[in-house]
Amino acid sequence: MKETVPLAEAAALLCEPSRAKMVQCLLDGRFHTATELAVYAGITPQTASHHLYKMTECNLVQVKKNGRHRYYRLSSAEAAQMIESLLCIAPPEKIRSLKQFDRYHAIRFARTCYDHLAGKVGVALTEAMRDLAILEQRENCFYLTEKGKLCLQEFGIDVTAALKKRRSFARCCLDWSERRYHLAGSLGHAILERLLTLEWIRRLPHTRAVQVTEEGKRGFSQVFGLDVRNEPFNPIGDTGIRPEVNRKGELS
Amino acid sequence: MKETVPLAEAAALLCEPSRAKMVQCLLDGRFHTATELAVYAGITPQTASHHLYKMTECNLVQVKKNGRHRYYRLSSAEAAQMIESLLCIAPPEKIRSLKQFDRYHAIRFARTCYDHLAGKVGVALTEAMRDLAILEQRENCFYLTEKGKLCLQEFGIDVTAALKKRRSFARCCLDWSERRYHLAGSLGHAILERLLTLEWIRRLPHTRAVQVTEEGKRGFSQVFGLDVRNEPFNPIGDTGIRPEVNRKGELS
DNA sequence: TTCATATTTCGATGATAGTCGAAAGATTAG
DNA sequence: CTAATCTTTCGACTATCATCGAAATATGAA
Repeated sequence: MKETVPLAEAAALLCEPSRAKMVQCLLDGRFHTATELAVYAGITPQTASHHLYKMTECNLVQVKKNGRHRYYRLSSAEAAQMIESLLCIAPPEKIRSLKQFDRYHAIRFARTCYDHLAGKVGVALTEAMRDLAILEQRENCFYLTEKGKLCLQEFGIDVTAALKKRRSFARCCLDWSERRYHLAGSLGHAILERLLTLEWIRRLPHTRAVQVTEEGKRGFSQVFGLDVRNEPFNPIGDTGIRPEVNRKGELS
Repeated sequence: MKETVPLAEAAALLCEPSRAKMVQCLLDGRFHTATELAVYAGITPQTASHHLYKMTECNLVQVKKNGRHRYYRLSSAEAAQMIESLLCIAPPEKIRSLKQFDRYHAIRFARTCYDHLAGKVGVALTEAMRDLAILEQRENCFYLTEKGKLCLQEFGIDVTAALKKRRSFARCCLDWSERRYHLAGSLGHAILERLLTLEWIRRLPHTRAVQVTEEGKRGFSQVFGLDVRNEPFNPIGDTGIRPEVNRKGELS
């Protein structure tokens, strides 16, 4: 019988490019069909089926049968967190086409992270709420202030419902693209839902990137004092283009 | 040119059993030589060298030359955190020998997690400090109370030095074996160092598991009201033995 | 029922990558 | 200097596993 190394088995679920792509699609926290994931990863349905079987068996994803479709999603917030932490270590993506360039910036500008808002906009909104004394950041968590509670209730968020959820309320989540914290937990989720309802942001098909609507830009500015602009061509900003370097990585 | 998926590349570093073993050895946060890691993983030095090259290139580990030795260690606390989060998802280890049984329990009883204490003892100590109002736990972090500051200073810990470090002070770290939080960050590190100095715990060779000395048992009891006993044969406790199950893992 | 769609199972293939032996490079001890 | 030790480089072998075609299964539509 062969020796098994649990850590390696867990990592093996994500070390394969096709599986990694599918999982990144699943990072939006929603259900996706097997075929949808196959197309996203650029593989045939039978291959995708094979991968999804492995991932459900290891309890990384869950499946729900509904008619002739099978809907897959990540099985837990811990799984999503684990993947995000891997993304923090992962090397930056190499840009080889204009399409990839656009995607690179779109996903960094605004995206969903499991069930809350992330990217430039996610971090900016979090920091704006902190500056407005809606949130307090201490160590690695956020706290909703009394003032903040009133503000967010006025904004249309059911804070007490979010507090009752059996999960973290205002967790800190390290944003892999911004390398700073954004708000997660049930409060983060509630805010994302509210932003979608208000149509300040809109989900885009086939991607976790989300679009900030014109109304959203106005709203973010008026309510949170946020100037939300997507400027991928800002010559000062990070274009995502990296010189090829070989690093030996030796210390001292 | 081939397309790369950064997430997959990061996961690939850990998906190989030999590499996973080496990395788990490195989880103690200290330096290890290439040969040491090769022996630990049960492979030849040239294979280990090959793996270590890959891991340094991806910035998961760092290397420091010193004479004819090369000392390797994890490159960052984030890397350690990422690995720990993978361990939370990883399937439980299968026990096949008495030696493995002992190791299974030793590592769960008390171990170092990067640079702080983890396992049953790590979690128990953290919770004892919380119960003694040395720490306050709110959301996903800990706070040192005024009383706690005095207590720990009396215990011989330089709290102000720990506060000055450019890293989290009292982070929550999810313990993969206990599935509960233990104290991490610079304070967690300072406490581990103090426990080692006092010889309440002792490092063991070739493992991250640590031993609680007789003096340590008395000390934990007197200072923290902790009854530290290692009882791997407790019939009520988790023996680590799992029935073979096949799970289809389908919902509803 | 019959057809269409979604998904899985099976089997074969091919590429990737972990492995080790041999040998060279680097550094210290004597 | 020479010998010994630690580590890396090179080359070849081999096992693993992702992949897809073909076909089966399951469900819904007509």
